[in-house]
Amino acid sequence: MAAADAPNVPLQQRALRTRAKILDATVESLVDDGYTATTTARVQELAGVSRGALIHHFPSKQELLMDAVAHLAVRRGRWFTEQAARLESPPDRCAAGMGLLWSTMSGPLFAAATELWVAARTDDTLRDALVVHERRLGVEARTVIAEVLAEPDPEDPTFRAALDHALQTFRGAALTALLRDDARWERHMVRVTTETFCQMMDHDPQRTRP
Amino acid sequence: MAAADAPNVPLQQRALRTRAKILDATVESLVDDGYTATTTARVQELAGVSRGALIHHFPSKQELLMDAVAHLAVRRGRWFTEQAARLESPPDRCAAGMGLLWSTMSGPLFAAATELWVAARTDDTLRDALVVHERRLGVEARTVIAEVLAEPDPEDPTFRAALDHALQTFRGAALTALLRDDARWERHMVRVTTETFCQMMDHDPQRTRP
DNA sequence: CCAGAAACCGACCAAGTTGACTGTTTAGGG
DNA sequence: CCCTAAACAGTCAACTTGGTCGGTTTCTGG
Repeated sequence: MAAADAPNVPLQQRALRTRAKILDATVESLVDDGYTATTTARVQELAGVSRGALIHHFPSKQELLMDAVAHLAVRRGRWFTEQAARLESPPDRCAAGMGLLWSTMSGPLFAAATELWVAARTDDTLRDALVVHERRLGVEARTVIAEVLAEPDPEDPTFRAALDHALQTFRGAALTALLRDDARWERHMVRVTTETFCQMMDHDPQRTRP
Repeated sequence: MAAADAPNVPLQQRALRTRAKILDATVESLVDDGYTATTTARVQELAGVSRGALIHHFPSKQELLMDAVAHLAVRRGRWFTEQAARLESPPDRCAAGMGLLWSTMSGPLFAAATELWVAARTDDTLRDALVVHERRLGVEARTVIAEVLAEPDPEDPTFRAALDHALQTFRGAALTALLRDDARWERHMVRVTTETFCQMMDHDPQRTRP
């Protein structure tokens, strides 16, 4: 009985893999099937696990979704920093930063996050879990982008305001892009948003360049 | 038998009211309960109609949702033009136009539209129906706002680009606002977006003023 | 080696959802 | 007034979904 309550008992390697498989399958179902069609049966099918295994790790669907929210946030954060690491001395830091931000919204993970986001509007438990992780992701994004832009202070008001504005624009465009597949429109939108962002920073797009 | 096939048989007044009640109830459920919880039973409860009546008018849930999409588009369009009609010789046409645009995204009808929008990502039938109506709404909004701004040509490229940019920003902010209730942040966002829009129009916020 | 706990399995069950079906009421033309 | 069809009512069966439960396998400490 002590083992059951002890927080330090390390999960077996196999169990960790199973958990990860299930959570990845949940995200995959959110992306491919949408929130409504993300059933426990579908998840277990995608994960290739039995009903018992699924229930063993996630006693209820609610808990599965909670953990999926966290799992998705981790994956999105990791993907974001990985993309950032590829940027090496970009010629135009401003454009690089905006491109980085946009890449976060244009992948399949954003679709999954949006499914959860909209579902969370009418599900308080989900809502609470989501805002926490989104806030953390926001801070992370701000820090990384400040670095890309060679902006010394990630909490500088001007920087925060400009970044927030760009973020909202990208979020709206990403929502639009969920139903509209138009790469040219997207490129143009990124360009305009980048220009606006640079101007907002200090009315001089060249400022952040070396 | 001829009557059944004749397209010109006008629906009875009672039937029209019942249809409207059902469609309004569908929108109400989308707003209050979300897409997942919008069941036929919930709709018939909100509408106060029997199962037979619901089935009589909408043989399947799919058809109900299709008609709800159209119904919602009509209501959104009507609400938009009503709001526009209230604007009488605004002191700042630019701000008035942006305020009008934002008002479209901040009401409950936007929440319903978003539920459908996200659901449509993984439902081709819904998707097709939705994009048609959204496109129509977009044209309508552009026309009305051009009028407010005293912009002679609603299809002017500069105007279209600036409006599209503002629209995406508002859409993203509205999505954010679904989970975040912060009136001050919203006001600030509208102000910044308005300034950006005016600058994009021709680098002179005063242009559209009398 | 072996006891016990964690991990896993799959049949089963209760609740909920959809739409099909039969019967009843109301409207409107002849 | 009457007769037909539309409008409406209420029940029912098929299916889906989430969750339970007893049993089995796989580790791991002693």
